[in-house]
Amino acid sequence: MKETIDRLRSQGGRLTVQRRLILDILESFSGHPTAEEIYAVAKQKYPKLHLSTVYRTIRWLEQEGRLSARRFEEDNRQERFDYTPSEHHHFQCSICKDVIEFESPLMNEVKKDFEDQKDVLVETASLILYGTCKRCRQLFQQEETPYTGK
Amino acid sequence: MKETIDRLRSQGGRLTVQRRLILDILESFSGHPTAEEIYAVAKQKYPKLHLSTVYRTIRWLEQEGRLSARRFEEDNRQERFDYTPSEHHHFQCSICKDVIEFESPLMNEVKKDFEDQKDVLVETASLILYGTCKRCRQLFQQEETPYTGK
DNA sequence: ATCGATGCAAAACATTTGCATATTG
DNA sequence: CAATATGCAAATGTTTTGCATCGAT
Repeated sequence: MKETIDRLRSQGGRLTVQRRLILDILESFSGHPTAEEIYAVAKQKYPKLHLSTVYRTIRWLEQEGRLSARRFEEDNRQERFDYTPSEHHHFQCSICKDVIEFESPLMNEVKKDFEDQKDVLVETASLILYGTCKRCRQLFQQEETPYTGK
Repeated sequence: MKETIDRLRSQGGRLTVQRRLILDILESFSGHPTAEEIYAVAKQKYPKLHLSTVYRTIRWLEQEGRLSARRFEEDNRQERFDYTPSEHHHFQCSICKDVIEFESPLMNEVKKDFEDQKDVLVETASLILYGTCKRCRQLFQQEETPYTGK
């Protein structure tokens, strides 16, 4: 956090109350909030905050490489923001819409494989797996076997 | 194509002039057009076509599983549509924005790996690699070595 | 004091929807 | 003929922008 602030400041950015607040929220938020979600939380602590400031802060962080935008299947109208620094991937359950983050060493093989095949340079990878999570699968199986009372 | 039409028709859909035209365009389009791009081409052959019809046709095909929507880094405001039937992945060059489609048997390993690890069921995977394509890398390297005249 | 950031309102943009009319099967 | 798709216009929802003012360095 301190590190992020220092780095951003050295880039010429100014550390306003609003930005500090939004950074705090991103830091503590588990999952991938939308701009509106960040705004809703931030507004409680700083009521005169405007949604456009949230967007501007997000775009600033994005440019600095501190955050990335994603769209999941669900409600793909709104962007969701991912503040996690290291490369990772996502799984989204098509039923409950929950997202699981994961790392995959195998993905490096996939990248290398493609690089060799097409003579390109791969810098980043964005992978989203879709399927059914453990809980939803179990619930679904129960429904599939209707209760007969016998 | 015929197959697609038959299947769509058996699902209760009606084969209008507009739909046939849009299907034709999707069939012949290389790459991943936006709704506006499809509309622009289609309108030439059928001037009274409306953009909303393009969207409705797209959503219909999407529901029938004949097409899927994607967003690439570049201009992620607009959806792009992918009419290719089999599962495949994408690479986008961050410089020229060109997209290469590819298949990767290794991705099955990635999926299986994750399934076992988290006890979930993976149905589909959406992978986009970002990097620099061969041509752009070569152009870039030339610029990096400035011409001195000596 | 200067330059960048904010709040506000309005614009921009992609996509969707209600409804009367036209077309398909 | 009945049901479904279309064109049009208007609405929706998200993100961006211009501008006057404010605040950080």
